[in-house]
Amino acid sequence: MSKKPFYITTPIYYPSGNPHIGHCYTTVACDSIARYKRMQGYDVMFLTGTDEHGQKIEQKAAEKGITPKQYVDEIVEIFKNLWSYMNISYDRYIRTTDDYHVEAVQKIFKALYDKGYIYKGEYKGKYCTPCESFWTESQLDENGCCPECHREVTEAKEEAYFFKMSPFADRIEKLLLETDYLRPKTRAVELVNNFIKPGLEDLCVSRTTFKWGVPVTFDDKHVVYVWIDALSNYITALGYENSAHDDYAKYWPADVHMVAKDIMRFHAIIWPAMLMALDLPLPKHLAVHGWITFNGQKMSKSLGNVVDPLVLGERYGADAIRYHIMREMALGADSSFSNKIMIDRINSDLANDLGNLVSRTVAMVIKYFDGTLPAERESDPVDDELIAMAKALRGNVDGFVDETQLNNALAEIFKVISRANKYIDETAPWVLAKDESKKARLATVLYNLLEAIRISTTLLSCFMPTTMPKVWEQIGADESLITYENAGKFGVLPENVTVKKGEVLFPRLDIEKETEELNAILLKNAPKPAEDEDKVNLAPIADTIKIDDFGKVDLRVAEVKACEKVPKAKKLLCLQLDDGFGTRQVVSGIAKWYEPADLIGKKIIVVANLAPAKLCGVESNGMIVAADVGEDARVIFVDKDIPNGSKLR
RNA sequence: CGCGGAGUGGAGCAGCUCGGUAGCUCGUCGGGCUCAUAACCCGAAGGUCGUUGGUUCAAAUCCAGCCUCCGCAACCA
Repeated sequence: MSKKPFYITTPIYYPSGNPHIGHCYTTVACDSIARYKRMQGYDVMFLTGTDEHGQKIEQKAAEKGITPKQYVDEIVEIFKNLWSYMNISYDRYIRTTDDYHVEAVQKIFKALYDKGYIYKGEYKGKYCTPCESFWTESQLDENGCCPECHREVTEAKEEAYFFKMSPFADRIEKLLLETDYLRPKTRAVELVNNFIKPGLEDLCVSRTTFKWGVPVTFDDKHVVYVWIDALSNYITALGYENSAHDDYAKYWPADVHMVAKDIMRFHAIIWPAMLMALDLPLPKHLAVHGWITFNGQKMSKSLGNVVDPLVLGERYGADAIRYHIMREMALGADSSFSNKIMIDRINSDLANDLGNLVSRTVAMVIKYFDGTLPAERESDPVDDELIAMAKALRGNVDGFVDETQLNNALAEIFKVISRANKYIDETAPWVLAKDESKKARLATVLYNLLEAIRISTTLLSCFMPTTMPKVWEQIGADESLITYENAGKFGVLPENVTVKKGEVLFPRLDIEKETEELNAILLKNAPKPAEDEDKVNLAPIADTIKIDDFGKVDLRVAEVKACEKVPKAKKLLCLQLDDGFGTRQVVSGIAKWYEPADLIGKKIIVVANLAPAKLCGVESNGMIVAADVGEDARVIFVDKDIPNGSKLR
């Protein structure tokens, strides 16, 4: 009988920077599921890869003075090294720059075009030449000007290809609301309300503004823009529309696409629409997880709190990191990461509960029986609960793995480990050991412990593949006994099993010392990106202008008479200014840095002849002059003795 | 009144669909044990379950209003 197929994917990552612990989570979670399914006897295809096209890559490469391909080649190596370090058992690694993928994307694009789902169109919006940006009608400001620089925009000349989404709106809504495609389902309503109910807009799927992408075969000015290129990796990697692979029929549709919540929308709406347009079956599940936050804050390079998985892995071992992130993260919700939480977790679960359980059990077999159990047995009702729990464990874990709830799967396993520790107390082997007549009973107790360990660690090995074999060596479990089938049975180890003392599996960590050292590492790494960013953030000097151009801008000194927050807007302050002519209302996006009271009575500079605009429904006549300081903005204040209305020159 | 999520002992969470003694992990305190990685086991303290009102014999759970926090959307003119 042929094995049942199981296809699981991570997203293809965008290599515009090094991988961080978020990438790590997705990949480790998929790896654990893939290993579990393999153990269960499925024919597993586990796919990961990198999404290597796009303007950003083109730019990054140009900055470094190398070709985009050279640039991505370097970063792909870093990704692959990390996966190798984290023991990721992917079966296939797809790069969107691979020839077969490019070829298939071109065919897919053409097929959608031939079916009439892709059509050539133009941006309905306008082009702002100075900003080199296109805008749709809805993005323009109140005067129909560029939302960024507020200069006049010209009619769109840029042509582009669009993908028609609307024909699939109903089917997608049903998919989200009425099936268990989306996990967790809590976000389905939000997606439907935000994107489907207002009407699915057609999607721009080609660009002419950069070159680093898959060329459109029948129109060589265009390259395929991200969606069709990236999303289709899930099928091209199987050989869809290409001859590099030949597994499409076997593995599609995918069992699980695992993604982080920031790309949920694309996988929940666009990807199904594409598949519908191609008349292909839809994947069975989309598992969406949250972000790993650092001390409650989103990780970001500028905060210097990006956690480098390699640094952690080198200190604590890949398995400890794998365990921690999977145990901590619940599907759908964010999970906060901190060194303390991680070290606590490693200590209490891995060192104290699991590691120590193995250690004390093995030590007792050696101490009381010279390492080899005698065959005589004597059971007792106190054994029943442990045995029952161990027997039931596999079924429970199966359920959680199938629901993509790895944190709960791990919790189940550790319930048994915990129960085993308690069992030692209940049976007090050291008391039995003092009584010659209780040898059979003592052997039974120790055997039950070894069995509980065997079952737990067999299942755990999918999550922590490096360390568990060390346990098996210690408890005398031959690798041939480590099977999924045996994980459902109690009494698999030979009666006269021989154990072997081994190294400490998970050394206990000194929390104070570790926290200190980790912070030191963090500090050492932090200033570097910060410096870089300061440089990057210094905007280049704009194009030269004529004196007349400057003359067009009328800058005036004005006094802030009143100021209040704009309700419903996070960033906006509404100011009443005296500009010498009378009162002028200006809205400014500086609420993040200034309280109304900070500004009242101060004199500032206002761009007086800027066309009026409405922001969050409030009219604004002009703009306050302020300086960009990194991410922040500082208002420019003026001497009190300059009269209101004075013109700057 | 843009859309959605969340507010539960010191921390992090479960419970809410289908009302009925408030649970888990960590931390704290006390005790036990000595096989073990100063680990393990037991016990205790600690919560008016965001707030107000309603339905009910009974509300963390259902309903309504309000407050706060977090995402997304809209705006740093």
